[in-house]
Order: sequence, then C-alpha cells, then structure tokens
Amino acid sequence: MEARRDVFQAIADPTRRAIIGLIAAQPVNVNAIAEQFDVSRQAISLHLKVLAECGLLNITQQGRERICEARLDKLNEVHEWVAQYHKMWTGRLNALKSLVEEEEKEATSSPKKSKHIHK
Amino acid sequence: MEARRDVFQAIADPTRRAIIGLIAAQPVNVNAIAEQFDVSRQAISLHLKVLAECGLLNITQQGRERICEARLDKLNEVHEWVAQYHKMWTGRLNALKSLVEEEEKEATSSPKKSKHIHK
DNA sequence: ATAATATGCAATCATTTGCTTGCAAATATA
DNA sequence: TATATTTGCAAGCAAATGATTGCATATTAT
Repeated sequence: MEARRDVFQAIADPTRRAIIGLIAAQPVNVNAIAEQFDVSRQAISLHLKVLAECGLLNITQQGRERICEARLDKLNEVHEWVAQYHKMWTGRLNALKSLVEEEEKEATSSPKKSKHIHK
Repeated sequence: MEARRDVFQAIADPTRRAIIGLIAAQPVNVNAIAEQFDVSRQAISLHLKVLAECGLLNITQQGRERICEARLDKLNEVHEWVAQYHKMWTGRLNALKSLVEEEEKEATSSPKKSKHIHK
C-alpha cells in the first residue's frame, strides 16, 4: 500500500508536479489547490499526502484550513542525481563537437570509412 | 497499457535508475545488464523497453545481441524542471542570508528598502 | 546441420495507482 | 445554536505496473 514513497516517485505524476509548481511561490490551502484541477478534492488530497510523505510538502493546520508549503530543497536528491549525468552528457557533446571539427579537417585529405547499420 | 510514458515516469523506478547508471559510461548488451540484477531477464527487458520508449535508451542490434546505449541528454527535461526550483530554493536561502546580513547592518546604520526578488 | 546463445513476445498474476462517492469531524460564521 | 466550510477517511474500482514462466526466433559456434 504505502510501499515505495520517494521523491522520484512523487514527481513522476504530472498532477503532483503541477501542484508543486502551484505552491512553489507561496503556501496555499488544500481547497485552493484542488480548485485548480479537474479531479476531485479527494484525489488532490491524496496527491498532497504523497508529496507530504516524501517531505516535498509541509502541511500546517491553521484553524480549519491546512496550508501546504513546498519544501523545494527536498528536490535536491533529484537534482544531484540528474546533475551527475548532466555533466556527462554536456561533456560528451563537447567531445562530439571536437570530433566533428576534427573530421571536417580530415575530410579534405583522407577518405572516411562508412558505418554499418544493423536493424 | 502504454499510456503515460515520459522521462519522469521512467526514472521513478529505482531499477531503471540503476540501469541508467550501469550504461551511462559505456553501452552494454541486454543480458549483461540483466545479470546485474536479481529480477528475471524479462523484467529487465521490460524496463529497457520503458527506457527506450521515452528516448533515454538507444538499442542497436548487433548480431544476436542488442546493445543498450544511454541517451543522457534526454534527462534534460528533468534537469530543467528541477533547475528552476533549485534556483528558487537556493535563492531563498541566499535571500534569507542577505536579509540577516541586512538586518545586522541596519542595526547600526540607517534603514533601507528591501529588494524584491522576482524569478 | 545441430546445439548454444541472446532476446522478444504472450499469458498471467499480485500490487499499486489514481479516482470517485459518501460520510464524519473539526472549526468558523450567522 | 444551527449552518456552512474545510478536510480526512474508508470503500470500491478500473487501469497501470512490475514480475514470472514458457515458447518462439534469430544468430553464432561446433
């Protein structure tokens, strides 16, 4: 039931990402959030629960309202995971760029070998 | 069945993230990947399919083998999504820091108007 | 040609998801 | 106090997910 509940899982759902976008700037109460979506209030409530369970959301009771505040810093895990690869792929692009430039120079002097493409 | 298939969904699964980590450095064939995990080859095959469907993976047939190559640049969507919030949460920390510093200065000098921070 | 290897595909299954509706509890307002 | 508002909780459901097993197919090695 409440098995896997990590940040990656939480942001996998587009509605939940939208919720984060909605409350990133400032805290909003549950109903106000729900009004922004087509699904039922309960559906949103469940999404909020998921977000809260992985720390992306802070819920504070205020009278009969519950104010949801984003804890964006909890996205750090995702940020770091992607960042390591970001380094790799940008680095790789640079390497490719230099390779192409190198090839262009060679193009005027020596012939190139063609690659096989197996289907 | 094959409904939502985006990058966020793809990296939500820890096994799939592990697969990406495994082939990020260099291309690996399907069985070699499967051997690294406890689940069946077919389970991995399915994960690879998911990764391939959202472009995170490139599969090239080579004889009877299929070589899986990571397309890390496809993580850019995630990178950008997180980056916008990364700015906010680090910016927020900085804002808090400058606010504190500002307060400290004000304690001794004349009051000043605080800056607005627009995104 | 035959056997071994690398994989995909299909059927099946237990869980997990994402939603919905209805009902209950707490708090604010008239 | 009676009523409206804001939410949570529980039951029920269809679809998606992740995994398994068995069988088929293509390619390579003997």
